[in-house]
Amino acid sequence: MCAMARPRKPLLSTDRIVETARGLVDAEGLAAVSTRRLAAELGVSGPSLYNHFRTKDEILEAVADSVSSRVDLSMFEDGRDWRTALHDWALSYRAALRDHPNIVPVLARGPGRRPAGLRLADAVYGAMVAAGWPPAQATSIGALMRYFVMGSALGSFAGGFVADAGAYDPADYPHLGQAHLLAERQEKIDERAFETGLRALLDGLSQQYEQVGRTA
Amino acid sequence: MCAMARPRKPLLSTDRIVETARGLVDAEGLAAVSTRRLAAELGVSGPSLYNHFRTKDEILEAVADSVSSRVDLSMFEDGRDWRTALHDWALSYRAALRDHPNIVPVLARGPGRRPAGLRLADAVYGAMVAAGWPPAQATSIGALMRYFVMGSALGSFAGGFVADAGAYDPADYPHLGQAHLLAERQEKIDERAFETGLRALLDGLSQQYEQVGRTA
DNA sequence: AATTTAAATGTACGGCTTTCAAGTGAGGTG
DNA sequence: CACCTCACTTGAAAGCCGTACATTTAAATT
Repeated sequence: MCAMARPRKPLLSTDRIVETARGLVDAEGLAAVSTRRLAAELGVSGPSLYNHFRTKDEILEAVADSVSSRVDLSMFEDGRDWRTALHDWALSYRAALRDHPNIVPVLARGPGRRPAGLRLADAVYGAMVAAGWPPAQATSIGALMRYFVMGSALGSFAGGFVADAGAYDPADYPHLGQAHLLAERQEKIDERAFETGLRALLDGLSQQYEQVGRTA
Repeated sequence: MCAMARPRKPLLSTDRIVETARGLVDAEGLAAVSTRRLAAELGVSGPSLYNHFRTKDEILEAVADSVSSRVDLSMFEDGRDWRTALHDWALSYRAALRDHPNIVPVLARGPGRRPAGLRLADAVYGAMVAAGWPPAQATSIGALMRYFVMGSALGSFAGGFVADAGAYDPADYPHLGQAHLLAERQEKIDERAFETGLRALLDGLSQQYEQVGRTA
């Protein structure tokens, strides 16, 4: 008796599930997302989710895509030069991942069939080709930018170190005497490293671009 | 009765566990490593592992560290110039991860307290400082190289695409007409992108190095 | 009105990590 | 030698997990 049946208004919607899942991932990490826990957060019983998604992984993919979709791609539309477009895009890309770092491992599995991820790849590739890069190089640029941004978002470099002085014995690690300070200034250090790397990457690509132009 | 007792020679050792776990991760992926499965592979019963490691995660960390320890660091010892040393190191680093791609997500969580990971960070930082880079820049270089190598190893860029033609509707993704070809030539494409990015990175850093030298 | 479909549920299965007491041999101490 | 204390493995079990399934009821469709 009294088994809850179909309600007058659906309790769940794919959007509500994705939003709640994203909130849970952001607040407590990927590991905290179990179907039962997510369902509880939605005021619903575990298996109910399977009326809207075929598998838990599909939910996480949807969350990942919803993050991808927040990356700004407008800089590729007008005829801005490729270098500044790439720069601005990288900043927007990284910012999106930094806002939701816990979902990055899912994102890192590749664009797959996620529409927003594919739009991303499409936009970059198209813009580089339009700017005069040979197709193969344009592909490489899309890939290597992805490497760099994903790598920078996947795990903090500075945050990987332990905060207490004396954690790193000078006998074992002669140059890590100040490494315990990294953990404190984590964000600043990661951001500076990202900016340094991005600039180096773009400088280097500019050099290659000039060479390509000369031989063509 | 007949409960197996302490054997004449220990059936398990931390080394044997780590080696078997690494084999399992390489052959069947992270998801295939369950305590029971790993124990079975070792000819032993599940909970026995807990006599040698406090948690499953500790086992995976040990596997990750054993991979880190295979990265060549010898190029930082003699006085080779920082650029070629960095280049060779990046290749060795990437090669190590490519040999054991399935453990990369664990590695990517940061050096933490893993000794081999820390030796890595120590060597790069020390070499850059010795080459004349200011300490803050040396830190950035260690971080950004990590971003790039990890990102490139974490998930194939090309492999993220689907192999069948017609998978990407030109109406949705105007520039991905050939994208289904990426999956076939995955390795080549990823390798070329890595090389292009590495060269750009080093070219860009060389430019910055000259500027640092001039102002000093 | 009859039928199909949608949405939520309770139950259950098999797997997971980890804890625990119990059993037994190894190795050191008297 | 007897004795004790560990070291090592074990089976059982607790408490999670993802998900398949049949069931119930309301909405949607015919």
